[in-house]
Amino acid sequence: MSNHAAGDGTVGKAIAVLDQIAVCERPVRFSEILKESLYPKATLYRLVQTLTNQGMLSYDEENGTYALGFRLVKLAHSAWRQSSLAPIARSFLDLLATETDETLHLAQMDNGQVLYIDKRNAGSPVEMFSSAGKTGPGHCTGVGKAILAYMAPKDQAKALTRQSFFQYTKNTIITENALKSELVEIVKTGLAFDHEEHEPGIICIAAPILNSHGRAIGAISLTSTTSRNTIQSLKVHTETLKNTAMNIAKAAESWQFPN
Amino acid sequence: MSNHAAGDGTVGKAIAVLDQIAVCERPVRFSEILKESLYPKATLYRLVQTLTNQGMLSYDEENGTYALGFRLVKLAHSAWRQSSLAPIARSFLDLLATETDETLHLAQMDNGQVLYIDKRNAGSPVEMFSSAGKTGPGHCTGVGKAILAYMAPKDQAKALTRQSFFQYTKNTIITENALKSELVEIVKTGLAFDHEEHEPGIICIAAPILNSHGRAIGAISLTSTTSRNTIQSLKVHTETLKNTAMNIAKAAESWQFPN
DNA sequence: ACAAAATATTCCACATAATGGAACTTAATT
DNA sequence: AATTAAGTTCCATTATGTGGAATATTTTGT
Repeated sequence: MSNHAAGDGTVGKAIAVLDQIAVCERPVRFSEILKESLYPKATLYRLVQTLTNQGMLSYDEENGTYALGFRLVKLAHSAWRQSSLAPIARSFLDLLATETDETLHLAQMDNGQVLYIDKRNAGSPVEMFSSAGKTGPGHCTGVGKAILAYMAPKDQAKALTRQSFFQYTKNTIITENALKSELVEIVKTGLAFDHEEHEPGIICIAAPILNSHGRAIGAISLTSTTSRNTIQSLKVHTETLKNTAMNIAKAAESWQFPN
Repeated sequence: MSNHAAGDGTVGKAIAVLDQIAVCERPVRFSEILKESLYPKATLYRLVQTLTNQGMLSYDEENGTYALGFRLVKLAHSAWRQSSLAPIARSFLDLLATETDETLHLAQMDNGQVLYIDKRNAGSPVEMFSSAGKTGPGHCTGVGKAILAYMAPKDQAKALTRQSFFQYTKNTIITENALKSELVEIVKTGLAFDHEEHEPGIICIAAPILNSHGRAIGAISLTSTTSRNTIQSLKVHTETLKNTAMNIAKAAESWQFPN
């Protein structure tokens, strides 16, 4: 898990509480939070109160339970709009979706973790936040590898140390060296693959979105299942995918300095 | 704007900083934040540092600017999963989308504000930003009125005080009394409308999602444009819409106590 | 219906951690 | 090189958060 210096003050503690509640599958009682918490009862109580006040947590009077609050969703919407590639990429993804009629993902990298930012579904349309905000591993996803491949050496090194190298499937790359040499291959072709490395039956091709220094600021992927496609057959879309990535990159470049 | 008691400590201040940055259209320098801020330089500086440490803000070294961070997006994803109707409603919305082929919204109410939680686009992926996390007014949207109509009297009263009654279009209801009597009508039919009250050319029908006490826990709407439909023609979907709302309600009911 | 247990909330003496004015350092500008 | 602005650090002061323990409330068992 990511190491947020737990040492910064009350604010850090409050956010840690949010984190703790985030991993719960469902609304939790105060006592349940307390059980897992580092903080003494009174302290935790006050933190939870404050967060609830602020709408970062919501309190269900009926059941006496806490859950993450809607204020987070609103803030995240702003985050998504102002610091992700999503708003820039949107129209390009729409186009790519109609051109290919396949499932698409837009992702960025956050501390070595893949963060999915937007998505287009194949047949049926978008299911937005269901994937925006979702995270995934870097070492065994198409988008993850595409971004890792185009990181500055020192950033890449740091990101690699963050990989779990957990073996999700029998195809998962589980050593840093193996991954590194695959990253080199990716740079040669400008295309990354996922050969059922994260989930059995799921394959994808991915292209990095590069800034003017040739570093990845994100990636897009085109996903399918082994029942419908092979990596080989997905390659039909290579050029379309790469072009979309380039167009997004171009749009992102000018977005930085609009005035 | 919503009134989050600005008096709760460092955590409150930190969140206020997030809010301030959220309303900015683009990444901002420290000095820009300072200019608008209530807090003295050193204090603000420390808050920003802490938030950046925690990933709630992201710092762009290149430009020396801050923006809302991805940690928010991740947390919001959890919030969305654990305390919104979206995960429950998802499959029902998918079904409704294929049945009607119209634009759908799922919304909940937060402090009198409509909070859009999920969305399905009609065939042509047009218009507006992806909407999870987006907020809207209660007094002039279909979902807003549907939820208001089915609130407990005291909650409704409180929510009504939060309405701006801003006149978005010539059809917008701009007095509390007029709205109240419309809400009574809505309860009679179980259906709310938006006759171009929020945006010219945009109409919708909406149905509340009710809990076992008959109170709204959310609403769904079916939106179209005046160029393609009239309220009358949208009414074809009344039963389908209401049924979907009921099914979501039923699923939500059992979700509360799964074990 | 009542006691016992579990859970939630408040209190308060104490110490830590946040405060903010001012000094200092580092870019940008001319 | 001199001037201004932006960003960062210092440190004595004090407001804020702390957490053990007491109290209140709700839940559970009999």
